[in-house]
Amino acid sequence: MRWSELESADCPIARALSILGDRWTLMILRDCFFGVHRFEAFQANLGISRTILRDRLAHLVQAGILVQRPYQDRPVRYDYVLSAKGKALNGVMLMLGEWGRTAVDGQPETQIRHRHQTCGHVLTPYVACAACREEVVAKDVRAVRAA
Amino acid sequence: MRWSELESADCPIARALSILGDRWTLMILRDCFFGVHRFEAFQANLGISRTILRDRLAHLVQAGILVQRPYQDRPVRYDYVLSAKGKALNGVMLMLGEWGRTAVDGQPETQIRHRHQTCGHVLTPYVACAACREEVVAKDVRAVRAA
DNA sequence: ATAGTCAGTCCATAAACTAAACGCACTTAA
DNA sequence: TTAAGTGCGTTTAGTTTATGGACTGACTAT
Repeated sequence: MRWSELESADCPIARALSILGDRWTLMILRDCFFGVHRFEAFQANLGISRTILRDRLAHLVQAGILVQRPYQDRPVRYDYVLSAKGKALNGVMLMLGEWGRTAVDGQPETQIRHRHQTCGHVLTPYVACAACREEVVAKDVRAVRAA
Repeated sequence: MRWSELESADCPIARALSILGDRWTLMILRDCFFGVHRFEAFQANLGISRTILRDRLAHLVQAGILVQRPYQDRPVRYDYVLSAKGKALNGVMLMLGEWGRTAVDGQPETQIRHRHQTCGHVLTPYVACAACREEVVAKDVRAVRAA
């Protein structure tokens, strides 16, 4: 199957992955959430090849996840910032980080975490249901076709 | 930079992506959450090449995310089921699906969603803070190094 | 015997990725 | 007025990874 065929799938996970599901895109977006905006900074941070970086940034701009913003004239230079659609990935990032922190071995002492500004605590994120506000665990959900 | 160097990063998102961050791994895991367990079923469902499927399944087993379970003798055949570490990805999957549903264009009518069994509603998942139980939005979190 | 099932391998081709050098439009320091 | 520096790319050539289809091997059902 061609990867590009996924974008028209009726599964929202498949459609999300048709944009995000390659080796570097989510790493680039992670950097965006950490405040990295410029081409050289992405390249130095990630060690990604410049060709691929160009390609991935272009895709993210085209998908409306990043927006190019001029930050100087003479010569005009653009950096890349998260759009609303990009910021909506915050929950995915938090849960991905939480899984990496708790499920993947590493050096726990040196790990990066988040602080929840509104309550002051180090953040331990979980997924909740908008209807009942309870935590959602795997065994309590069943796939259905939306009406 | 080689992709494999990421697994030792001090960022939990990077470590998570060193396992999950390629074109097919998360699609395979999505199928596992939907109850697909067998080699032929993954292959037929995803249209992935058999070589890659073998490789990805072996990686997921080695990472402790999937477990091989014999389901028949003569000849012995194994299928692949989520371990606790695999089930812990539920939150990532839900948020990925929610983003795909709301942010990526598609045919909304035919989309797959989830029902939250404990309250009976169609699930709209969000990320909450374990300390204050409030919804977590991008502007309220700051990265810190864990003590 | 013949066909079918299922997990997995083999192989040739095609696509994706990498690293390092180069281009271009400017700015700043000598 | 050269000379070096900055920043976002492009080009090129070589390596790595993915693909699709045929094939194997152990069995079962007819």
